[in-house]
Amino acid sequence: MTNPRPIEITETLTIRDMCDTYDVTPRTLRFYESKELLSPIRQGTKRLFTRADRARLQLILRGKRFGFSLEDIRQLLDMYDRDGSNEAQLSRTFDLARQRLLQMEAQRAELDMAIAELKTQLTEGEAALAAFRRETAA
Amino acid sequence: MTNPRPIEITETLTIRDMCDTYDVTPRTLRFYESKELLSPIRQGTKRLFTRADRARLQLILRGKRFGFSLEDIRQLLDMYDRDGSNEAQLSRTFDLARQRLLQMEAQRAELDMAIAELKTQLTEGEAALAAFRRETAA
DNA sequence: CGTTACATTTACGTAAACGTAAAGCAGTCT
DNA sequence: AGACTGCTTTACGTTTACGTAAATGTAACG
Repeated sequence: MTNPRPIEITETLTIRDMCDTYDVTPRTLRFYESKELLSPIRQGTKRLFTRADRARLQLILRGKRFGFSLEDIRQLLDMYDRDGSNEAQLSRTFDLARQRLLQMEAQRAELDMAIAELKTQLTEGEAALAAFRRETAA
Repeated sequence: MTNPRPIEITETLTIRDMCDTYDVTPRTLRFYESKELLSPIRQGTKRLFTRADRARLQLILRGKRFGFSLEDIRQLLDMYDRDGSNEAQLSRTFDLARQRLLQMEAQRAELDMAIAELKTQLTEGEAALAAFRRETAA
């Protein structure tokens, strides 16, 4: 019963641990690092992800769910790195979030309309197909 | 009172007419032609869009609203060109449409969750900011 | 004939989010 | 020692749906 990877001793995660934990690929983590969204410790050629990296990754993933671009996310993260508790910064962040919320709601409205239209088309088309079948069946 | 562009005589539309009618750019129409989604008559170097082109473009735009890729749309259009009234083809089309509808509904569910989450974050964050302001104000 | 107004072509650029190939090193198993 | 495994790097490729720039063409107006 050996423990080949003593994760809890180092307090850092390897790239593989990160992938398993957050369900992303190594490629993704390296990509985020290249985009300066993450900055894991480099031990020689390997990466060690700290608690901070994990927090940032969670924010990144959340931002993505909200549809922010990686560039938006990078700017937001940078803002917080420089001045996490500045009221003006916070206000700006909320403005961005509110804008994004409006976009998302607009997108939802469009999607609803498209769904409704597609449903209509389907219903009509299926009725026509059924009629066609009745004609042909005879 | 001259009629500079007797559209109705030719029964075809110029690229500009098409753009105005369907709110697309010339680039888009040429792009669709290059992708074999449209095939306007070529008079020398100019394009003349027939009734059929207009019908196809409407289908293209509708397909796009439904989130079909251009490649999907091209295949659907080709199917109909070859065999527009084949029952099997129609069935397959409806299958695709139903699949797409499921995707769209899933997408809407995700979007709804993201909207809800973002709203929560906003509300919480704004409350925190307000509290911060009350502290600082004193 | 000259200008104006479009039209066309080719070719390169864009954005997002990675994928993939090629090749090298480090540690481990045999 | 040699192989195997897994990690690393760099660099180029992919997809979608066009945008943009530059150079050229052509038709009609006056």
